[in-house]
Amino acid sequence: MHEERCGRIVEVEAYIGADDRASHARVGRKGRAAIMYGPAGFAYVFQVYGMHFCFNVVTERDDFPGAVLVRAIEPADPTERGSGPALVCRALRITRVCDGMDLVTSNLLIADAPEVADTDVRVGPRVGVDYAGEWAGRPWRFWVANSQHVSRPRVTGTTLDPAMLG
DNA sequence: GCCTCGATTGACT
DNA sequence: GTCAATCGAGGCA
Repeated sequence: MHEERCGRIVEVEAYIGADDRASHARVGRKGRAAIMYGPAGFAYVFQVYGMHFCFNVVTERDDFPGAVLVRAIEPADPTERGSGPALVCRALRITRVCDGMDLVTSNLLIADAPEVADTDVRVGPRVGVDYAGEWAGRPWRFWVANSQHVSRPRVTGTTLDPAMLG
């Protein structure tokens, strides 16, 4: 029997395509992000700075690398912090053993949450990927306006353009 | 084999 | 504002 932990996702970033210089998929399908080249619905968990983990959800079709980094959650347990990708993993007890997990059938799940209005979604450039040149400027970070659990609350983004959602 | 650096955080000046 | 912690993946020889 395991202890159940959960939270509401309030901030994410997109990493799409092998050409994205900020994405680990750039090293190819044999690299550490090989899971990103597979079908959607699986976890990609990696370690950074030798001590922190980041949790991604593979999103795109099989054979095309794409994933969404969960940067912040609103933890169900108010004593936990979820305001940062490494803090999300700490709060949810996500480690490298979760890498490759099936998010539909395993005990690592993503469920529906109350819908957030488009007007409450903020958009801005991704964090911590300045090395990626022009790719760093892509407005592929999305967060819930006024959430107390966003990793960088002082950054103001633009409102979501519904047209870009397709 | 060796070297560099990272999708970060928290402590400190 | 600056900086250390800490280690594996990736780049290069």
